[in-house]
Amino acid sequence: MSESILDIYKRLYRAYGPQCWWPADGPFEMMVGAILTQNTAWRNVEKAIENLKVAGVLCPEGLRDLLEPDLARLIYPSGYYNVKAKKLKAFARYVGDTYQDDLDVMASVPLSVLRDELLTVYGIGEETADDILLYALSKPVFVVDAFTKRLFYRLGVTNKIGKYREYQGLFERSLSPSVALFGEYHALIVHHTKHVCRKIQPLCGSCSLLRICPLGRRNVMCETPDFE
DNA sequence: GCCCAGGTGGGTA
DNA sequence: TACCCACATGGG
Repeated sequence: MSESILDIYKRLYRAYGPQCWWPADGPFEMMVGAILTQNTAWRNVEKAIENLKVAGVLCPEGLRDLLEPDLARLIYPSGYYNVKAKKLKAFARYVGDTYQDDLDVMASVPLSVLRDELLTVYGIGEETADDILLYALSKPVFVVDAFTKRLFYRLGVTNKIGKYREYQGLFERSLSPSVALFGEYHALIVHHTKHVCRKIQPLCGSCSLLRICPLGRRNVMCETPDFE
């Protein structure tokens, strides 16, 4: 019998404390950050966001008015700058066409409608859509990333690496729908993988107490916190 | 020099 | 549906 989803949350929270995500000045900056951080270290995203701020274009209209090559130059430090420039332009166009840049109106749309809508925008996949829904628009959706899948597989909560929606359903069935809880949980998982999964350990099959999660594509093993 | 980071879209079988 | 691959900088 594996630990419950809620128990694991409590353990992570006890170990690391509140994460208070998402780090951004306002919902639109948060949305931009969600696109820029795709498969990218956050420190690189921060540089790109700072460039956008200094250039005064960190708003839907600003992004729409920029030429794509100029936008690509500004977000250069975040990597994948050509595709991400396309993605940001597409997203800014969507916000303008659909909501006239009014994010309060956007936030008033029902969750499932908004999610489907976001998924039609170029560059917005399931995780980015859910990041935006949860952290910018305060919708109670659970954000799943590659680490979440691997961590909970390794913890024995799931018996195989499943699909995004399977994990999301698992978390959303196991927890009460709370924006604060979902936001903290995802942030704690990311924090754990960033700050603790650095301790590379060989997998010890004989130690039943070793709680493990793989890090990255090479399936490196490490311990999860045990701060009881 | 190698590996990885708060993914997504497009192509192929 | 399930894989593969391209996309790219910057830090450990």
